[in-house]
Amino acid sequence: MDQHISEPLSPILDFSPQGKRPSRPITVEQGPQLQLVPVVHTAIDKPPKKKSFRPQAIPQIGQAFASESLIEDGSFSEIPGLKTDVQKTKTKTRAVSSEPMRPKTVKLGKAGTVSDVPETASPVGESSVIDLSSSPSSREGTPPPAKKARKQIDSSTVDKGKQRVKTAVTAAKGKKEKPKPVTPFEFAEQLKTMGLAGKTQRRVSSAPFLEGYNVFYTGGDRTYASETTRNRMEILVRLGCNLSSKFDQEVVTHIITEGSAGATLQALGMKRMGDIPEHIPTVKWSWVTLGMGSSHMPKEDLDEKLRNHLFNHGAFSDRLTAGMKSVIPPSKKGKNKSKSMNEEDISHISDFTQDKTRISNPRNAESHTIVHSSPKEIPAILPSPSITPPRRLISEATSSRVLLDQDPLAEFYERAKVSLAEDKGFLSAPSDNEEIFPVEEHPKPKKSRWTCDVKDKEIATCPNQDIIDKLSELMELHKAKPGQEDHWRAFAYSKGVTTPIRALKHHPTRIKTYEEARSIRAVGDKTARKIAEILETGDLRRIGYERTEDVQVAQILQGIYGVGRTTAYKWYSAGCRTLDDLRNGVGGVKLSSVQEIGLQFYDDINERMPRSEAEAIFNLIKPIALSIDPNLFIQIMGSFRRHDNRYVSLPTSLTLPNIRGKSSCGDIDILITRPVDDGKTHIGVLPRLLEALHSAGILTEDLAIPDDLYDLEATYRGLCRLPDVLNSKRRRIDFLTVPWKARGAALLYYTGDDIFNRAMRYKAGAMGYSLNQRGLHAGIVRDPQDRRVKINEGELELCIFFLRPSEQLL
DNA sequence: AGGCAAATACTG
DNA sequence: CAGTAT
DNA sequence: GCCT
Repeated sequence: MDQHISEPLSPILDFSPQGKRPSRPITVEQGPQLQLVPVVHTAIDKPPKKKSFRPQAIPQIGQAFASESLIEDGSFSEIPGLKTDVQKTKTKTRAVSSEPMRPKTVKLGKAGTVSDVPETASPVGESSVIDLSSSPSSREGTPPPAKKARKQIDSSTVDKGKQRVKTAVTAAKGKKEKPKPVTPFEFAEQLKTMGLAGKTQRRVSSAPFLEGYNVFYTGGDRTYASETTRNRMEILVRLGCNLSSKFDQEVVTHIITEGSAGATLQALGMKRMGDIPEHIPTVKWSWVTLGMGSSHMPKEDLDEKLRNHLFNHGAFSDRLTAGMKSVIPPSKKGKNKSKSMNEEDISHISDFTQDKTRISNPRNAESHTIVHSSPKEIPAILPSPSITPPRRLISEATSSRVLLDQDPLAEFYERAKVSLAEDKGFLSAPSDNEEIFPVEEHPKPKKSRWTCDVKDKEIATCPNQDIIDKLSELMELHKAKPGQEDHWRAFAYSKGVTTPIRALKHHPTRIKTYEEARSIRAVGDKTARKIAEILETGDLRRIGYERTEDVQVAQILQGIYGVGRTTAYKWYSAGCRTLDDLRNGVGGVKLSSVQEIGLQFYDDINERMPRSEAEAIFNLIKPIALSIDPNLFIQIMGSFRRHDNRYVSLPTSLTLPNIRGKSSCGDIDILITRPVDDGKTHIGVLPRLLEALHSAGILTEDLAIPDDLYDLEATYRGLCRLPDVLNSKRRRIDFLTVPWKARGAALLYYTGDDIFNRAMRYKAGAMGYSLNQRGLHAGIVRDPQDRRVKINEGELELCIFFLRPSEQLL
């Protein structure tokens, strides 16, 4: 097994941009794996792909050699001239195809249009069943001195600051005992008059970035300044701001509150939120800590950052963008990137305007999106999908040569799935209505447990669908909002290990009462009350309450590939409300090139595609890839990505026999690797493939090109479409290349649903391993001070499919 | 009160 | 480095 | 927002 094959790479693989890649010897691995014996070897991991890092990384073992076998037999040291190439390929060309891969800018009249954002819903009167505690809209029923903020304080800059503050307080009072109760007003006055005299010894760790700000702070209690409040007031003063003891809208520039809406208004001496001048932002304490955490940057930058994050720390949803209006002056609009578009673009543009429903109401559109996307549009040109897997394109070559990859692999995740299901006490179907594409080479008969059949039925017949719909809707709103609280709130609905939505999907009977709902493991008091309300009224008022204009707009904007919460809110505060606003440069917003593409193909990208279309596209790609190198292992992976949590009931009639139900895919993930037993690798295939696919009209736009195309491990993201099909839509597509040995881990990693992955990692972690797309690693040592820091990358790698079943983790 | 997935890569 | 994506 |  230690044989070294010193033959040049096949010409096929030899095409560095510069023309030739030095040939180099490569050892072959074989044998060991056939015995399924655990193989332990030194790390083969490449160093992190840090551009800055790469050059000098791994002196001896040129990562080029990630060629596993090399390292595995420990003979790399003898291999001459290792370092050479690959490094330099870094300078590779970004554009793969002869023709420009970048699209010619967007700027089209009316494509998707966010027509009208529904009027802001009016807040509910009383709090009945509705739980009004939402974050930016933080209606904490009672004004608990935000422990959240407190926590942040403690953890960031802050330990110091805190201590300091304490001394300050005592000093100010001239005694060490507990200060006697004072009102916030009194305390602020005190600070003002006495200042921080005395404690100047220690300079503040944070720069006084609040200089020039006039801040009014309230912890929510007007009558008693808690320790927290006092501390914070001290900090505010230290940060250089002018602390106002009472609210004067002529003077105050920022309101910082941890109190409820009511308490805050009281402290301000106002009646309604609307009474607060629009130019005064009302934020939570976390906004201050954000600044403290960034005190290293120049005052100007920090100022901007603080402005940009006002919404992120807004205390009340109605005032999320207060004070931001001026940030991005609605400057010169119509800054048309009149780059102009070419004909091709125009033709595509015209056709994605149709479905405007989805635009004005993304959610709704969803349902019919799926319903309509029946495969009818897919002409017969395509190699007939699914049924009889179109000719085993995967080449006999591959399958015969790679006997070992058969069972171990397939069986592995088969087992993993089942094990997980048992583990969790429920059958885990892929988290959305997708199924992992079958591994063609070895269909497994016994995968009954988690096939989509089961799930289809469950979904179609779910007796609590209306509840799920409402909860999902609410979740989507939380998801679009900024801030941690909403994040976790949304997470709790469907992403956690045990969650209401997940549980409901599997609940066999119609829920009728609060108690019944409550009895479900993942359903807590809050959710149970919501369910009860839905049962009684058929509606959930909290939804209307959360669905404020900003959230709706944010939802729409975040639908653009490349736009997340921060950007969405930034644009919102710049005055953008619709996709057209973006196109028109309202507020002077600028889109990145990726965002331009995301905008141009907004509808396409957000739409799921029928599984058959994914297969059709893959079936076009595979032969092209194999023509570049017949020994490639190319495989489509199941995917479930971003916009996939749709819990839509579908007409069963759509369940076409050979399409495996109504299953659809959010994107196409293609894994490429190559057996190394003949001494060659897939290096170099990717760029050629990309070019070929561009030429074939399959790939249309690039979203992200790997830094190093000539890497054993690279990821490409882009858009593709069925060529020669009139008006075929753009679909998201990713190509992943991985070292041969990592294919198992990669397949697992990318095909598993979220729950599955989490469980795997959980187990791996518990056992002191780390699982990522590259493999299973042992010996990860983390900095005890900061779990995020890895001190030691781990010396060993166990390649999972070299393990005997009994040694596999799951 | 604290955790909830973690790791990695690309863009600007 | 922040933001986004997977 | 749920669980421990």
